Amino acid sequence: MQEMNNTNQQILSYGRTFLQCRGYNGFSYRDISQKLGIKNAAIHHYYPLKEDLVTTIFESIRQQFTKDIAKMAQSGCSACEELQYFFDFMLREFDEGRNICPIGSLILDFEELPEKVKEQHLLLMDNVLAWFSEVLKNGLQKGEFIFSEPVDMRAEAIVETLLGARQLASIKGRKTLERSILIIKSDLGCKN
Amino acid sequence: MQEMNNTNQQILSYGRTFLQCRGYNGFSYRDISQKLGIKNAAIHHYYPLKEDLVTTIFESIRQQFTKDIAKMAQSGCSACEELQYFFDFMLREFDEGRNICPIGSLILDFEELPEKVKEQHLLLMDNVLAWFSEVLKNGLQKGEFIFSEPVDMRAEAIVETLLGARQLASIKGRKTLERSILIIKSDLGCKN
DNA sequence: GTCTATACCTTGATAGAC
DNA sequence: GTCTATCAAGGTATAGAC
Repeated sequence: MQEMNNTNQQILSYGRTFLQCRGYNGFSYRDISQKLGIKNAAIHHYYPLKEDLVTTIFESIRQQFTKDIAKMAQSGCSACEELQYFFDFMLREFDEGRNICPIGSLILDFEELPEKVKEQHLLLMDNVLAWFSEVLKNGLQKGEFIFSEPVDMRAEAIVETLLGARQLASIKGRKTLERSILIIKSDLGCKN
Repeated sequence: MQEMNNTNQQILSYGRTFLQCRGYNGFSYRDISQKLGIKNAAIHHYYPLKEDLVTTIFESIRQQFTKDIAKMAQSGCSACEELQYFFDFMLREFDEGRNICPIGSLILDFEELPEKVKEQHLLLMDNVLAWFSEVLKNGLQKGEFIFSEPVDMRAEAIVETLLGARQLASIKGRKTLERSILIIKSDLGCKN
Protein backbone atom coordinates (compact mmCIF):
# COMPACT_ATOMS: atom_id res chain seq x y z
CA MET A 1 0.00 0.00 0.00
CA GLN A 2 1.23 3.49 -0.87
CA GLU A 3 1.40 6.10 1.87
CA MET A 4 -1.97 7.79 2.19
CA ASN A 5 -3.20 10.71 4.17
CA ASN A 6 -6.47 10.59 6.00
CA THR A 7 -8.43 12.50 3.38
CA ASN A 8 -7.42 10.10 0.65
CA GLN A 9 -8.43 7.11 2.77
CA GLN A 10 -11.79 8.65 3.55
CA ILE A 11 -12.41 9.46 -0.10
CA LEU A 12 -11.81 5.83 -0.99
CA SER A 13 -13.96 4.57 1.87
CA TYR A 14 -16.94 6.80 1.20
CA GLY A 15 -16.47 6.38 -2.53
CA ARG A 16 -16.67 2.66 -2.15
CA THR A 17 -19.77 2.84 -0.01
CA PHE A 18 -21.51 5.17 -2.44
CA LEU A 19 -20.45 3.05 -5.38
CA GLN A 20 -21.86 -0.10 -3.83
CA CYS A 21 -25.08 1.62 -2.82
CA ARG A 22 -25.85 3.60 -5.97
CA GLY A 23 -23.60 2.48 -8.82
CA TYR A 24 -21.16 4.42 -10.97
CA ASN A 25 -23.52 7.13 -12.13
CA GLY A 26 -25.47 7.19 -8.91
CA PHE A 27 -23.03 9.18 -6.81
CA SER A 28 -21.07 12.37 -7.33
CA TYR A 29 -17.87 13.97 -6.09
CA ARG A 30 -20.12 16.31 -4.17
CA ASP A 31 -21.65 13.41 -2.23
CA ILE A 32 -18.20 12.43 -1.05
CA SER A 33 -16.88 15.93 -0.39
CA GLN A 34 -19.91 16.77 1.74
CA LYS A 35 -19.26 13.75 3.93
CA LEU A 36 -15.69 14.98 4.49
CA GLY A 37 -16.69 18.61 4.98
CA ILE A 38 -14.58 19.73 2.03
CA LYS A 39 -15.30 20.95 -1.48
CA ASN A 40 -15.88 19.14 -4.71
CA ALA A 41 -12.62 20.40 -6.22
CA ALA A 42 -10.49 18.91 -3.43
CA ILE A 43 -11.43 15.41 -4.55
CA HIS A 44 -10.26 16.19 -8.06
CA HIS A 45 -6.85 16.90 -6.54
CA TYR A 46 -6.59 13.22 -5.54
CA TYR A 47 -8.51 11.74 -8.45
CA PRO A 48 -8.68 14.09 -11.45
CA LEU A 49 -11.29 11.93 -13.18
CA LYS A 50 -14.06 9.86 -11.73
CA GLU A 51 -12.72 6.83 -13.55
CA ASP A 52 -9.46 7.25 -11.63
CA LEU A 53 -11.31 7.09 -8.33
CA VAL A 54 -13.42 4.08 -9.24
CA THR A 55 -10.46 2.25 -10.73
CA THR A 56 -8.52 2.76 -7.51
CA ILE A 57 -11.47 1.56 -5.45
CA PHE A 58 -11.68 -1.62 -7.48
CA GLU A 59 -7.93 -2.21 -7.29
CA SER A 60 -8.06 -1.98 -3.52
CA ILE A 61 -11.02 -4.34 -3.31
CA ARG A 62 -9.18 -6.85 -5.45
CA GLN A 63 -5.98 -6.45 -3.45
CA GLN A 64 -7.85 -7.11 -0.23
CA PHE A 65 -9.53 -10.16 -1.73
CA THR A 66 -6.22 -11.54 -2.95
CA LYS A 67 -4.72 -11.06 0.50
CA ASP A 68 -7.67 -12.72 2.22
CA ILE A 69 -7.70 -15.85 0.08
CA ALA A 70 -3.93 -16.22 0.46
CA LYS A 71 -4.33 -16.13 4.23
CA MET A 72 -7.06 -18.76 4.07
CA ALA A 73 -4.96 -21.00 1.86
CA GLN A 74 -2.20 -20.94 4.48
CA SER A 75 -4.52 -21.59 7.40
CA GLY A 76 -5.35 -25.04 6.08
CA CYS A 77 -9.06 -24.78 6.80
CA SER A 78 -11.66 -26.95 5.08
CA ALA A 79 -13.47 -25.99 1.88
CA CYS A 80 -16.65 -25.53 3.90
CA GLU A 81 -14.86 -23.13 6.22
CA GLU A 82 -13.42 -21.22 3.30
CA LEU A 83 -16.89 -20.74 1.88
CA GLN A 84 -18.22 -19.70 5.24
CA TYR A 85 -15.46 -17.13 5.52
CA PHE A 86 -16.64 -15.55 2.27
CA PHE A 87 -20.28 -15.60 3.36
CA ASP A 88 -19.36 -13.95 6.67
CA PHE A 89 -17.45 -11.31 4.78
CA MET A 90 -20.52 -10.53 2.68
CA LEU A 91 -22.75 -10.33 5.74
CA ARG A 92 -20.30 -8.01 7.46
CA GLU A 93 -20.17 -5.76 4.42
CA PHE A 94 -23.94 -5.73 4.30
CA ASP A 95 -24.04 -4.70 7.96
CA GLU A 96 -21.64 -1.86 7.21
CA GLY A 97 -24.17 -0.42 4.81
CA ARG A 98 -22.35 -1.36 1.65
CA ASN A 99 -25.48 -2.71 0.25
CA ILE A 100 -24.63 -4.15 -3.12
CA CYS A 101 -21.63 -6.27 -3.99
CA PRO A 102 -19.10 -4.33 -6.08
CA ILE A 103 -19.60 -6.60 -9.06
CA GLY A 104 -23.32 -5.95 -9.13
CA SER A 105 -22.90 -2.24 -8.62
CA LEU A 106 -21.43 -1.65 -12.10
CA ILE A 107 -23.57 -3.88 -14.25
CA LEU A 108 -26.30 -1.39 -15.18
CA ASP A 109 -23.79 1.25 -16.22
CA PHE A 110 -21.40 -1.22 -17.78
CA GLU A 111 -21.80 -0.31 -21.45
CA GLU A 112 -20.95 3.35 -20.94
CA LEU A 113 -18.16 2.76 -18.43
CA PRO A 114 -14.61 3.99 -19.16
CA GLU A 115 -12.41 1.22 -20.47
CA LYS A 116 -10.10 1.01 -17.45
CA VAL A 117 -13.06 0.63 -15.09
CA LYS A 118 -14.51 -2.16 -17.20
CA GLU A 119 -11.16 -3.95 -17.03
CA GLN A 120 -11.03 -3.76 -13.25
CA HIS A 121 -14.58 -4.99 -12.98
CA LEU A 122 -13.96 -8.00 -15.20
CA LEU A 123 -10.74 -8.74 -13.36
CA LEU A 124 -12.48 -8.83 -10.00
CA MET A 125 -15.25 -11.00 -11.41
CA ASP A 126 -12.70 -13.44 -12.83
CA ASN A 127 -10.81 -13.57 -9.54
CA VAL A 128 -13.93 -14.33 -7.55
CA LEU A 129 -15.16 -16.97 -9.99
CA ALA A 130 -11.74 -18.62 -10.09
CA TRP A 131 -11.57 -18.72 -6.31
CA PHE A 132 -15.00 -20.31 -5.99
CA SER A 133 -14.13 -22.89 -8.64
CA GLU A 134 -10.96 -23.78 -6.77
CA VAL A 135 -12.73 -24.14 -3.43
CA LEU A 136 -15.46 -26.27 -4.97
CA LYS A 137 -12.90 -28.48 -6.69
CA ASN A 138 -11.05 -29.09 -3.44
CA GLY A 139 -14.25 -29.67 -1.50
CA LEU A 140 -15.41 -32.22 -4.04
CA GLN A 141 -12.13 -34.10 -3.89
CA LYS A 142 -12.17 -34.15 -0.10
CA GLY A 143 -15.76 -35.35 -0.08
CA GLU A 144 -17.06 -32.22 1.65
CA PHE A 145 -19.42 -31.39 -1.20
CA ILE A 146 -21.75 -33.39 -3.39
CA PHE A 147 -22.91 -32.12 -6.77
CA SER A 148 -22.72 -33.37 -10.32
CA GLU A 149 -22.16 -30.31 -12.53
CA PRO A 150 -18.76 -28.98 -13.62
CA VAL A 151 -17.24 -26.86 -10.84
CA ASP A 152 -17.07 -23.75 -13.04
CA MET A 153 -20.78 -23.94 -13.73
CA ARG A 154 -21.66 -24.45 -10.10
CA ALA A 155 -19.31 -21.64 -9.06
CA GLU A 156 -20.96 -19.26 -11.51
CA ALA A 157 -24.42 -20.10 -10.19
CA ILE A 158 -23.31 -19.48 -6.60
CA VAL A 159 -21.88 -16.09 -7.51
CA GLU A 160 -25.10 -15.21 -9.28
CA THR A 161 -27.22 -16.27 -6.33
CA LEU A 162 -25.11 -14.17 -3.98
CA LEU A 163 -25.28 -11.25 -6.41
CA GLY A 164 -29.06 -11.41 -6.50
CA ALA A 165 -29.40 -12.13 -2.80
CA ARG A 166 -27.29 -9.15 -1.88
CA GLN A 167 -29.50 -6.97 -4.03
CA LEU A 168 -32.80 -8.26 -2.71
CA ALA A 169 -31.38 -8.00 0.80
CA SER A 170 -30.70 -4.32 0.24
CA ILE A 171 -34.48 -3.91 -0.01
CA LYS A 172 -35.85 -6.74 2.12
CA GLY A 173 -33.20 -6.99 4.81
CA ARG A 174 -30.41 -9.22 6.10
CA LYS A 175 -32.50 -12.37 6.55
CA THR A 176 -32.86 -12.64 2.79
CA LEU A 177 -29.13 -12.96 2.41
CA GLU A 178 -28.89 -15.42 5.31
CA ARG A 179 -31.58 -17.64 3.80
CA SER A 180 -29.82 -17.81 0.45
CA ILE A 181 -26.54 -18.74 2.04
CA LEU A 182 -28.31 -21.67 3.68
CA ILE A 183 -29.70 -22.78 0.33
CA ILE A 184 -26.31 -22.53 -1.35
CA LYS A 185 -24.71 -24.69 1.32
CA SER A 186 -27.57 -27.16 1.18
CA ASP A 187 -27.23 -27.52 -2.60
CA LEU A 188 -23.54 -28.30 -2.14
CA GLY A 189 -24.36 -31.00 0.38
CA CYS A 190 -22.35 -28.99 2.89
CA LYS A 191 -22.56 -30.36 6.44
CA ASN A 192 -22.79 -27.35 8.80
CA MET B 1 -55.87 -2.27 -21.95
CA GLN B 2 -56.83 1.33 -22.67
CA GLU B 3 -56.85 2.56 -26.25
CA MET B 4 -53.38 3.68 -27.20
CA ASN B 5 -51.95 5.39 -30.20
CA ASN B 6 -48.74 4.25 -31.76
CA THR B 7 -46.57 6.92 -30.16
CA ASN B 8 -47.71 5.98 -26.70
CA GLN B 9 -47.00 2.31 -27.37
CA GLN B 10 -43.54 3.08 -28.67
CA ILE B 11 -42.77 5.27 -25.69
CA LEU B 12 -43.65 2.41 -23.38
CA SER B 13 -41.70 -0.11 -25.42
CA TYR B 14 -38.51 1.93 -25.70
CA GLY B 15 -38.92 3.13 -22.16
CA ARG B 16 -39.06 -0.42 -20.94
CA THR B 17 -36.00 -1.39 -22.93
CA PHE B 18 -34.00 1.57 -21.64
CA LEU B 19 -35.18 0.94 -18.11
CA GLN B 20 -34.10 -2.68 -18.20
CA CYS B 21 -30.76 -1.81 -19.78
CA ARG B 22 -29.75 1.21 -17.71
CA GLY B 23 -32.01 1.59 -14.69
CA TYR B 24 -34.21 4.45 -13.58
CA ASN B 25 -31.60 7.19 -13.62
CA GLY B 26 -29.73 5.70 -16.56
CA PHE B 27 -32.04 6.89 -19.32
CA SER B 28 -33.72 10.18 -20.20
CA TYR B 29 -36.79 11.37 -22.05
CA ARG B 30 -34.40 12.49 -24.74
CA ASP B 31 -33.18 8.92 -25.26
CA ILE B 32 -36.72 7.84 -25.97
CA SER B 33 -37.74 10.85 -28.05
CA GLN B 34 -34.71 10.47 -30.30
CA LYS B 35 -35.67 6.88 -31.04
CA LEU B 36 -39.13 8.07 -32.11
CA GLY B 37 -37.85 11.07 -34.05
CA ILE B 38 -39.80 13.48 -31.89
CA LYS B 39 -38.88 15.97 -29.20
CA ASN B 40 -38.38 15.63 -25.49
CA ALA B 41 -41.48 17.67 -24.67
CA ALA B 42 -43.79 15.36 -26.61
CA ILE B 43 -43.14 12.58 -24.15
CA HIS B 44 -44.17 14.84 -21.29
CA HIS B 45 -47.54 15.14 -23.00
CA TYR B 46 -48.13 11.43 -22.39
CA TYR B 47 -46.27 11.13 -19.10
CA PRO B 48 -45.82 14.50 -17.36
CA LEU B 49 -43.36 13.05 -14.85
CA LYS B 50 -40.79 10.33 -15.27
CA GLU B 51 -42.34 8.46 -12.37
CA ASP B 52 -45.61 8.32 -14.34
CA LEU B 53 -43.87 6.64 -17.23
CA VAL B 54 -42.00 4.12 -15.13
CA THR B 55 -45.07 3.34 -13.04
CA THR B 56 -47.04 2.63 -16.21
CA ILE B 57 -44.24 0.43 -17.54
CA PHE B 58 -44.27 -1.62 -14.37
CA GLU B 59 -48.03 -1.89 -14.36
CA SER B 60 -48.00 -3.26 -17.88
CA ILE B 61 -45.24 -5.74 -17.04
CA ARG B 62 -47.25 -6.97 -14.09
CA GLN B 63 -50.43 -7.13 -16.12
CA GLN B 64 -48.70 -9.24 -18.75
CA PHE B 65 -47.26 -11.53 -16.09
CA THR B 66 -50.66 -11.98 -14.46
CA LYS B 67 -52.18 -12.85 -17.82
CA ASP B 68 -49.42 -15.33 -18.65
CA ILE B 69 -49.64 -17.26 -15.42
CA ALA B 70 -53.42 -17.42 -15.66
CA LYS B 71 -53.09 -18.94 -19.12
CA MET B 72 -50.62 -21.51 -17.82
CA ALA B 73 -52.85 -22.43 -14.91
CA GLN B 74 -55.66 -23.19 -17.37
CA SER B 75 -53.48 -25.22 -19.72
CA GLY B 76 -52.89 -27.84 -17.05
CA CYS B 77 -49.23 -28.28 -17.73
CA SER B 78 -46.79 -29.75 -15.22
CA ALA B 79 -44.84 -27.71 -12.67
CA CYS B 80 -41.67 -28.43 -14.63
CA GLU B 81 -43.29 -27.08 -17.78
CA GLU B 82 -44.50 -23.98 -15.96
CA LEU B 83 -40.97 -23.27 -14.80
CA GLN B 84 -39.62 -23.87 -18.27
CA TYR B 85 -42.12 -21.42 -19.66
CA PHE B 86 -40.75 -18.74 -17.36
CA PHE B 87 -37.17 -19.57 -18.26
CA ASP B 88 -37.99 -19.39 -21.96
CA PHE B 89 -39.62 -16.03 -21.40
CA MET B 90 -36.44 -14.73 -19.76
CA LEU B 91 -34.27 -16.03 -22.56
CA ARG B 92 -36.52 -14.43 -25.14
CA GLU B 93 -36.39 -11.11 -23.34
CA PHE B 94 -32.62 -11.38 -23.16
CA ASP B 95 -32.50 -11.99 -26.90
CA GLU B 96 -34.60 -8.89 -27.49
CA GLY B 97 -31.93 -6.80 -25.84
CA ARG B 98 -33.86 -6.09 -22.69
CA ASN B 99 -30.88 -7.07 -20.76
CA ILE B 100 -31.74 -6.87 -17.09
CA CYS B 101 -34.86 -8.16 -15.47
CA PRO B 102 -37.14 -5.31 -14.41
CA ILE B 103 -36.77 -6.16 -10.74
CA GLY B 104 -32.99 -5.89 -10.90
CA SER B 105 -33.12 -2.71 -12.91
CA LEU B 106 -34.46 -0.58 -10.03
CA ILE B 107 -32.48 -1.89 -7.09
CA LEU B 108 -29.53 0.49 -7.25
CA ASP B 109 -31.76 3.54 -7.44
CA PHE B 110 -34.32 2.17 -5.03
CA GLU B 111 -33.77 4.49 -2.05
CA GLU B 112 -34.31 7.66 -4.07
CA LEU B 113 -37.19 6.34 -6.16
CA PRO B 114 -40.59 8.06 -6.07
CA GLU B 115 -42.97 6.30 -3.73
CA LYS B 116 -45.36 5.06 -6.44
CA VAL B 117 -42.52 3.47 -8.37
CA LYS B 118 -41.27 1.70 -5.27
CA GLU B 119 -44.76 0.31 -4.74
CA GLN B 120 -44.97 -1.08 -8.26
CA HIS B 121 -41.55 -2.61 -7.93
CA LEU B 122 -42.38 -4.36 -4.66
CA LEU B 123 -45.69 -5.50 -6.09
CA LEU B 124 -44.05 -7.15 -9.09
CA MET B 125 -41.46 -8.77 -6.85
CA ASP B 126 -44.18 -10.16 -4.58
CA ASN B 127 -46.14 -11.46 -7.56
CA VAL B 128 -43.13 -13.26 -8.98
CA LEU B 129 -42.10 -14.75 -5.64
CA ALA B 130 -45.65 -15.89 -4.92
CA TRP B 131 -45.91 -17.54 -8.32
CA PHE B 132 -42.64 -19.42 -7.89
CA SER B 133 -43.69 -20.56 -4.41
CA GLU B 134 -46.97 -21.85 -5.81
CA VAL B 135 -45.31 -23.74 -8.64
CA LEU B 136 -42.74 -25.26 -6.30
CA LYS B 137 -45.44 -26.32 -3.86
CA ASN B 138 -47.42 -28.05 -6.58
CA GLY B 139 -44.32 -29.68 -8.03
CA LEU B 140 -43.35 -31.03 -4.63
CA GLN B 141 -46.79 -32.49 -4.04
CA LYS B 142 -46.84 -34.12 -7.46
CA GLY B 143 -43.36 -35.55 -6.92
CA GLU B 144 -41.84 -33.57 -9.77
CA PHE B 145 -39.33 -31.83 -7.49
CA ILE B 146 -37.15 -32.93 -4.60
CA PHE B 147 -35.81 -30.48 -2.05
CA SER B 148 -36.04 -30.10 1.70
CA GLU B 149 -36.28 -26.35 2.40
CA PRO B 150 -39.51 -24.39 2.74
CA VAL B 151 -40.89 -23.50 -0.70
CA ASP B 152 -40.73 -19.74 0.00
CA MET B 153 -37.06 -19.97 0.77
CA ARG B 154 -36.30 -22.03 -2.29
CA ALA B 155 -38.39 -19.72 -4.46
CA GLU B 156 -36.49 -16.69 -3.20
CA ALA B 157 -33.15 -18.32 -3.98
CA ILE B 158 -34.28 -19.16 -7.50
CA VAL B 159 -35.38 -15.58 -8.14
CA GLU B 160 -32.04 -14.35 -6.86
CA THR B 161 -30.11 -16.73 -9.04
CA LEU B 162 -32.06 -15.62 -12.09
CA LEU B 163 -31.58 -11.99 -11.10
CA GLY B 164 -27.82 -12.43 -10.90
CA ALA B 165 -27.64 -14.67 -13.94
CA ARG B 166 -29.49 -12.17 -16.06
CA GLN B 167 -27.05 -9.48 -14.98
CA LEU B 168 -23.91 -11.50 -15.56
CA ALA B 169 -25.35 -12.62 -18.88
CA SER B 170 -25.68 -8.99 -19.94
CA ILE B 171 -21.88 -8.86 -19.80
CA LYS B 172 -20.81 -12.42 -20.51
CA GLY B 173 -23.53 -13.55 -22.89
CA ARG B 174 -26.52 -15.86 -23.19
CA LYS B 175 -24.73 -19.07 -22.25
CA THR B 176 -24.33 -17.77 -18.72
CA LEU B 177 -28.08 -17.59 -18.31
CA GLU B 178 -28.57 -20.99 -19.91
CA ARG B 179 -26.08 -22.59 -17.56
CA SER B 180 -27.79 -21.20 -14.48
CA ILE B 181 -31.17 -22.41 -15.61
CA LEU B 182 -29.71 -25.91 -15.83
CA ILE B 183 -28.35 -25.63 -12.30
CA ILE B 184 -31.66 -24.41 -10.94
CA LYS B 185 -33.51 -27.32 -12.50
CA SER B 186 -30.89 -29.74 -11.27
CA ASP B 187 -31.20 -28.47 -7.69
CA LEU B 188 -34.94 -29.02 -7.87
CA GLY B 189 -34.44 -32.60 -8.98
CA CYS B 190 -36.28 -31.67 -12.16
CA LYS B 191 -36.25 -34.42 -14.80
CA ASN B 192 -35.83 -32.69 -18.15
C1' DG C 1 -50.01 15.92 -30.47
C1' DT C 2 -45.89 18.05 -31.44
C1' DC C 3 -43.05 21.99 -31.54
C1' DT C 4 -39.83 25.92 -29.75
C1' DA C 5 -38.11 28.05 -26.03
C1' DT C 6 -36.75 28.27 -21.66
C1' DA C 7 -35.93 27.82 -16.49
C1' DC C 8 -33.54 25.49 -13.22
C1' DC C 9 -30.71 21.98 -11.29
C1' DT C 10 -26.80 18.66 -10.84
C1' DT C 11 -22.65 16.90 -12.62
C1' DG C 12 -17.76 16.39 -14.10
C1' DA C 13 -14.07 19.01 -14.74
C1' DT C 14 -10.63 23.09 -14.91
C1' DA C 15 -8.07 27.49 -13.61
C1' DG C 16 -5.93 29.96 -10.47
C1' DA C 17 -5.63 32.17 -5.65
C1' DC C 18 -4.13 31.12 -0.99
C1' DG D 1 -4.18 20.55 -0.06
C1' DT D 2 -8.10 23.21 -0.13
C1' DC D 3 -10.64 27.05 -1.71
C1' DT D 4 -13.56 30.13 -5.00
C1' DA D 5 -15.20 30.68 -9.34
C1' DT D 6 -16.56 29.12 -13.46
C1' DC D 7 -17.83 26.23 -17.50
C1' DA D 8 -20.23 23.11 -20.68
C1' DA D 9 -23.23 19.36 -20.84
C1' DG D 10 -27.17 17.04 -19.88
C1' DG D 11 -31.32 16.19 -17.09
C1' DT D 12 -36.41 17.20 -15.58
C1' DA D 13 -40.02 19.87 -16.31
C1' DT D 14 -43.16 23.82 -17.90
C1' DA D 15 -45.41 27.48 -20.95
C1' DG D 16 -47.36 28.59 -24.86
C1' DA D 17 -47.55 28.64 -30.13
C1' DC D 18 -49.14 25.86 -33.98
